[in-house]
Amino acid sequence: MEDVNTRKNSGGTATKRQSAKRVPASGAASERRDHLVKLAAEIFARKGFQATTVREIANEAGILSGSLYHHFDSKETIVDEVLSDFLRDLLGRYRAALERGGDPRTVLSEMVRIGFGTLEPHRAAITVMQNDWSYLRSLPGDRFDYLVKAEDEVERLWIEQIKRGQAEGQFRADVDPKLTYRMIRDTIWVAVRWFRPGGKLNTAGLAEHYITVLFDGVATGERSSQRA
Amino acid sequence: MEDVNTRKNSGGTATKRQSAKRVPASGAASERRDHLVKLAAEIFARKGFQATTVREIANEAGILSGSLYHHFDSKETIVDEVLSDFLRDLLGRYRAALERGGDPRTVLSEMVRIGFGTLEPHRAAITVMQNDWSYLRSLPGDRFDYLVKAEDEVERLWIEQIKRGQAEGQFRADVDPKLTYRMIRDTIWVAVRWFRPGGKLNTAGLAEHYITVLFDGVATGERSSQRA
DNA sequence: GTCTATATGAGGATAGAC
DNA sequence: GTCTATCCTCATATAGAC
Repeated sequence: MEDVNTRKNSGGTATKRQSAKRVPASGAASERRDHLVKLAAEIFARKGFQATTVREIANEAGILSGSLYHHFDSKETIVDEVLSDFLRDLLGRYRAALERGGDPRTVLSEMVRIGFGTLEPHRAAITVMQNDWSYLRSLPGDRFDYLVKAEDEVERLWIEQIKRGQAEGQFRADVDPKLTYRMIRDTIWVAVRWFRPGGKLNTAGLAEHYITVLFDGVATGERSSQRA
Repeated sequence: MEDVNTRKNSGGTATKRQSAKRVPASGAASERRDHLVKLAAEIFARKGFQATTVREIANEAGILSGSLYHHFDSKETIVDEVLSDFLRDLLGRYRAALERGGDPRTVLSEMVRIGFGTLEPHRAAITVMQNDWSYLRSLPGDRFDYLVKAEDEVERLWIEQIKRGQAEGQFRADVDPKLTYRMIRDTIWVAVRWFRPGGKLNTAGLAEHYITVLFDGVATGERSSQRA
């Protein structure tokens, strides 16, 4: 993947290896390919990227491992596509929310909803991202540098809103914006480990529950500065 | 590992493979062995369990890979020791806190502090646990079943306190205990991904910051039932 | 307790027929 | 677009000398 921000490289950008078969330059990604990516994502999520063999992926697709290489350069290319698709969608949603505007509390609530809202459509990608992030980043080359780039961009968006909320008096001044962001982020994404559709709460319910706790806390009564 | 609760199997319990060399039955684990385990844990944490080769571990220990097998049955045995040591310590700390007693808010605060408090001494183990949990669980056999057992036990302890707090009126009745526990748990453990000693806050500071947000929320002023 | 040497197997990837 | 066949590399683990 070359850029999380713009879809379908318009033909130019050369990728490292054999510049691959990839998208037919026209822009219409083959459905076959997309299907294979989705299928692989599920296995990556279930067993981890490294533990997943190309033979397994091919098996589940009903073909032999060699045939996979007609569609993809390498195993890395597949996981690359899984992650970049997700990040593109996520960033798009955040930007749209920011364009809609509102006071900091409103915007932040929306961002929390967006986060939880990706849990179902992107469950596999988020799982892979969490479990295999550091391994992928450790690979030689700069292929997965965009992961950090996207992370930084997202962090910036969140922290801006938190700081604005503090400046406007909607959020307490004594919480650390960066730390608070990290805790929110972690809470949302790690939910992918245990969330399963069909439980008591759907992702929208999860989001509202968390928004309540985040803004008002779990303690009863007036704000207590009490420390145990 | 046979039981997270009791240290040093008193000689009986047969492990699956060749029942190994392990601890000299006396109970005094060799320091050499412990050192190797710690060393391996760091590499597991850095690169992931699967991506870590026995050669690397041996290399860093200054011996050859074959020699590692004088100390351990298999790579699995090493990671097993890493994780069970951590869980034994963690459960011990929780139980001690519960024995000290106190009202729910006090106890829960202590539990949060314990969680963050393990971040430094057990950084490697926690990282491995998070990244390789599902892979280890997917291995054939019941070797890593104790992971789930320990997790269940911990969950029980937390939820008990949350429910008690609700019954006694210290915590809001409209939050879901299990969901709240999960969010607390996730927030604490995932911090291992970004926390590094030497930053603005140490783990104790992190704990206090989180306790504040958890109980009172980030919003200013009186409790707002406002929804964005 | 460590080394040398090696068995054994699996995984990613390729070439070329169909 | 898939298959057959296979290369090459690298991993875990073992056996036995020192």
